[in-house]
Amino acid sequence: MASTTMKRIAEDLGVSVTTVSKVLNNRADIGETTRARVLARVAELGYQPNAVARSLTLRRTRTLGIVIPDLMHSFFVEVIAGLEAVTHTRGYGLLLCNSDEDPHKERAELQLLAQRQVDGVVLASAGASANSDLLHRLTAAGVCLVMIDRDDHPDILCDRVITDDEEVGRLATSHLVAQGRRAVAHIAGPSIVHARRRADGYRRALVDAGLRVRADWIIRGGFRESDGYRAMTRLLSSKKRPDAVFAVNDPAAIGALKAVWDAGLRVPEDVAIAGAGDIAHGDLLRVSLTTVTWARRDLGKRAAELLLDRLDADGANRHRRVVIPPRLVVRASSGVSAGTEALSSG
Amino acid sequence: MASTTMKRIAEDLGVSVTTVSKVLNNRADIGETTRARVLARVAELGYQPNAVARSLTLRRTRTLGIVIPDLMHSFFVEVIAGLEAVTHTRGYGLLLCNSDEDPHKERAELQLLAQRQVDGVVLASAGASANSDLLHRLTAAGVCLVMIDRDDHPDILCDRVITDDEEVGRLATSHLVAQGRRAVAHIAGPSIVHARRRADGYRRALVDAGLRVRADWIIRGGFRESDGYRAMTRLLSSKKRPDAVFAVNDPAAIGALKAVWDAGLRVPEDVAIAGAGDIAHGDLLRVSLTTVTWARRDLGKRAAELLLDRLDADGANRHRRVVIPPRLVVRASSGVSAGTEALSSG
DNA sequence: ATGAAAGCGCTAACAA
DNA sequence: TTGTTAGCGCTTTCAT
Repeated sequence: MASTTMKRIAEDLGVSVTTVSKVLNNRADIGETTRARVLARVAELGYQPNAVARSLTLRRTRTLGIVIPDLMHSFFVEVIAGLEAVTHTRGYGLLLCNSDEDPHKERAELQLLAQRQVDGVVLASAGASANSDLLHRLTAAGVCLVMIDRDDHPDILCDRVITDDEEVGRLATSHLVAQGRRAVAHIAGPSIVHARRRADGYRRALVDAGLRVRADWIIRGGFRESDGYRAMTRLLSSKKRPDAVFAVNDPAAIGALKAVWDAGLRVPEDVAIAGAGDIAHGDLLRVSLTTVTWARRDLGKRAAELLLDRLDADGANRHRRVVIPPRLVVRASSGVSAGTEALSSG
Repeated sequence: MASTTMKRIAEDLGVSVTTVSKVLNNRADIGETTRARVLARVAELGYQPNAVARSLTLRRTRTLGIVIPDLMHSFFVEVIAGLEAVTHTRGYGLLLCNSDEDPHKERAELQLLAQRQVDGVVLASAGASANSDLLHRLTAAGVCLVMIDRDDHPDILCDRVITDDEEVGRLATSHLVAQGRRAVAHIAGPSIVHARRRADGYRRALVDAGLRVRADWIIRGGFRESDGYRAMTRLLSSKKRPDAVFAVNDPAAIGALKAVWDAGLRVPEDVAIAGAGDIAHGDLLRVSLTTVTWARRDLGKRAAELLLDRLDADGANRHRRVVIPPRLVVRASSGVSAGTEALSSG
């Protein structure tokens, strides 16, 4: 029951706990024979150090927290996969938290992480400013923070790994325009920075193309499939029906796709659709989904590296802002002929 | 930097640390005024208890570990989502580990969890018996274990939440046979229990239908898309080409789908395909995927509940074996006409 | 109703 | 080269 401790090993061997500790931490000031004896007994008993006790002494848990808003979106899972690969090879644990796009839940999760004394937090924030106070307190308490994907909480100083969201919106929208669509609508996200930037990109693309931006073609939707479905349904019933839609992300785009089908219309013939985020298997859908992609696994890796390097260096060097460039992926949903597609995709 | 501690609060108020502790733990033997004073200061300073110190004293971390073999398979992510919902509402943290189907990595992850003194581990095991020793030591050390999805390590006593894998294989295969296919192949997984059971179900369905089981139509593939692709490619080049395939899971089935397409053939006309696990968006694929489904979120929830109930009860009651029943989901890839589909699909 | 003391398992000065 | 002592922040007897 009671697992073996350093004390047990020390007693067995008639040495002090300190000696055992030093051996296990590879300190130089230990005799070869003692070291060997300790190591032997350690192996024999299958001793595993108690990380909790270690953490208490060192005031370092070697544990990171990750808070993401949607576990069912493959985008975030890929980010997590990237993170996990780095953290685990460097001996860090990863506490997983899901805010479900709910600032209240996010707050609870952040608190849980704070109590557990994580060394760092990776956050894709759900709420605009609701939890800024907590984040301030966290960083003030010495917790390293890196924000990913969502560029909110501008007053918080921390590393950030994001993409160029305005460019995301611009790429998708101008592509739709280039396909000859003139009535391009936008299913927007909630009022948080990266969603607004995608809307900005949408607007800019229209303006650049000399098209008018119509307020009633920008519909506040959300990041989930159900949000996209609802928004598209509304768009289809508007007096002037759009012939193309840029959805704030791929789940919303898929919701839109379904809404179009349920209305008895076709994608892309009646409505062309583009999303963002390059959801898993988007290339295999009944109508493959045109989207904007950026390196998701790398995003996770970069976030982990920024965090761990800062922790290892104990360094308070300048906060970094890593921008992962987006790239258009043209597929069927935006209404390109097979020939054209081959040119621009992949 | 140094976050506020109970000591700090005690000094501020001129009481003892014990008193503060008692207030925070809602002990009855504290005067109302003292209690109020302490609580006020706690709120004022935004005191957060140090869970690491607490864990060391109580020898309980209120943290669970989850080890899964494939983070990019939506099946496991849904299981995790179910787990997370339960653990977090009950105040537990969740340490996420990804074994990548690699027993060595799994071993390292389990060790990390052991060192971190998790109260319990949820495991979807990658290796057949490689890590049984470690699991024995873990449970002997008082760590609660619940195995999910994969029913390996038969000598380990623990709760299990699985599905009826033989029935999974039987449902999928007999459905393919019912569609009139006579040359039904199987893309199998590695030699671990639940994969073997699916193969058993495949064989039984054939035998029940009076069909011969051909060894060269059972191909050792694997759980990943690439495994399915390779296996299908081999099947397509065998001297007698099968007209249907049951793949051990949906990622493998999708790999098979791609292989068929890349060979210039059609699904389901030339080869019908069925998978298992009901991958996200399988209903929206170019050819929607016939599969076998079972409650994944519930699986995660049940696992968490079994674990936490056992922990809370500190109970050594009989180990439970929860079997989540599988159900066939008929879609286009198995070659049903639209009319029939409506009847049998969920 | 309150507090002193011991201890959870470990590391880190500082002596010896 | 080794050991003694103190302490990380908390809970828990057991006195008072």
